[in-house]
Amino acid sequence: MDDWSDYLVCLAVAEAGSLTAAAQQLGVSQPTVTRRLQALEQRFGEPVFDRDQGQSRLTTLGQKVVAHAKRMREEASAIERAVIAQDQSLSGLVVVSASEGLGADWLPRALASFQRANPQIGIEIAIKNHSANLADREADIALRWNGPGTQQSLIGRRGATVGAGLYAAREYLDEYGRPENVEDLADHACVGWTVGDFFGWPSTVSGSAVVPKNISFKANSPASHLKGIEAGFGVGVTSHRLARHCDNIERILPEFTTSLDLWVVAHETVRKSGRVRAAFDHIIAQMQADSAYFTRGESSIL
Amino acid sequence: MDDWSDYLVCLAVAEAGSLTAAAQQLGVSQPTVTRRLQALEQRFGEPVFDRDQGQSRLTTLGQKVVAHAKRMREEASAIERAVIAQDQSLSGLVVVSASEGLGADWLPRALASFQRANPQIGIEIAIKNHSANLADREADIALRWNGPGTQQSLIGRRGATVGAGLYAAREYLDEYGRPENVEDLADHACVGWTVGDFFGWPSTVSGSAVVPKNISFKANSPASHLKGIEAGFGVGVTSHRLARHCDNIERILPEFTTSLDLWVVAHETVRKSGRVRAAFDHIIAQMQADSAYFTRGESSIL
DNA sequence: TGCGGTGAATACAAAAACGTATGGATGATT
DNA sequence: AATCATCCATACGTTTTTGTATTCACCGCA
Repeated sequence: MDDWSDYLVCLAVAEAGSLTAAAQQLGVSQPTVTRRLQALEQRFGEPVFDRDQGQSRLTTLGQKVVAHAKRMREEASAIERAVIAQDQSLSGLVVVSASEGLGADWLPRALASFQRANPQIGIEIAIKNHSANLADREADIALRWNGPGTQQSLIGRRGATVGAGLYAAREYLDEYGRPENVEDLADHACVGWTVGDFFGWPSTVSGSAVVPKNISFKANSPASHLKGIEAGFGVGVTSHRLARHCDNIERILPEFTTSLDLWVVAHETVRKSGRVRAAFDHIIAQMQADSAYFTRGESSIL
Repeated sequence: MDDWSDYLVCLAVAEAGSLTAAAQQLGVSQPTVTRRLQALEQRFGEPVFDRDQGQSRLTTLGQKVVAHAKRMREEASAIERAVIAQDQSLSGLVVVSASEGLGADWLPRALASFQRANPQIGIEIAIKNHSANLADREADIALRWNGPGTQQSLIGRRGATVGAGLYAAREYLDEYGRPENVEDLADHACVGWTVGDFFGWPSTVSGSAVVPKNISFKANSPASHLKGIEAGFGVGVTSHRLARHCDNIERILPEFTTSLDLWVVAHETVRKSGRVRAAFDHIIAQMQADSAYFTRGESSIL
């Protein structure tokens, strides 16, 4: 009768990449995963994983199993969400997902006051580089740089507008000169992104086209991107709130400003829950209260 | 880690109507079902079933759980089908679903020869009054009075055309007279159907409208419908193959004939399996070989 | 009102599953 | 080339889960 659970094990192994990793992800021991998989393969009479060479790769059959198991998990998560929505009490756990920067910086402080006001509600901050999958209940609430988007049954509210500008390290500017106007930018090295749609290098500033000479450094996270600017790789676009913490970088061409909207997103069913709704509303309120921090990087509130 | 299995238990209880019935349907003991449900409700912190009055009714939350669990089962069934499709060996079990009449009469004989030719393949005949849900793998192959229909991913072939005509009990005809022509039919009592779209009372015969005086008897299955005709309730439309077995009924107005197509349906994935495909093809072939039996009721082959 | 039947919860023994510890095999690293 | 690390399979003692048997509660029926 543990058929369905075996599918869950199978899915975990496929996603974790190894039986050992899947075991600790599931909260069971590695031999248990081994046995459950053996049971599954014995029931099927067909192997699900090829473990010829140490590493486990899915067989053709295994791929189908995993595909269906993923949908099973979505339904299972929907059940959990329904249970949470049912729960109107202001107690329990709320999982908030955010990217590195916000998760480590603003979010803990913002939620601390919430936790003091609602001691019965536990807070868990899940740092995810990718967007947390709210459908699979990786989190109850997610902070995102875009709205609910195409995904159905998600609700989102724009919480803050994060302002950004052009920055460069002081040493870099001392060596290569401070751009006086927009045209000068074309001669400078650019610090860019490998992935994601964070603050981008401006294509035009005040109507003039900007073509950076070269991209000297690329990062895949706001933190390392900022480190690249600090290290003097060149000029980059970063938020005022991050730049504020760096003493050795300097804003240039202050007439250039850009911004990105910060969204708070949750599943519509989960938001029916008393505690999730309370946390959601608190985050929104806190963001609005800290709007000066987000838009201009003013750290008076810290 | 048995979370998913608990949902299966919950679904079984909802569908079976009682913990005891669910237990034997799942192949476990009744206390196990009790405990699994308790575990589920403890995990939720909310009741799933109201068991105030002996009978178990779903709570609002329980209804949601069951709805999602049903979709989980569809995915789980899809996994099982994928495994069966993978299995190209001519051994294992094939479940064939049919309505009462065919399931008890023609089908066993038709599959007997198949079983002799393929001793490694076990045959199970599932008599279902409703159309077996092939998506949930209630059966591998189903005999139906209509094609695959709207359901996606089902494949069907028309196997036989079942002929039918107007019949009535000899005693009834002796008492109320044998209709000589179509117009006489309007004065006779009619044996009809409560549900389903089996052979219907003709609206027109040879161009003349037929309005039966009254419907004296309604049945919800071919067998009881025939019993109604045999009992002398009036004139009814039944298949020649069923009428052939009744000595005390008599065909009237032989110029009226109608027919219904008998389909053999299977899931496209399941049909990839060697044994299911073999059984499928055998049933089609046997139907075609027995076409005289289906269309005119000739029992030479019995 | 008493009685029989059905369905759900408890008690204890048996069985199954699990975890810790260990061994063997493969690939990476020094 | 040797060592180390990682990962999977096996062995054994323990925990957990399950099944059998029983009891309890409830509804229908006489």
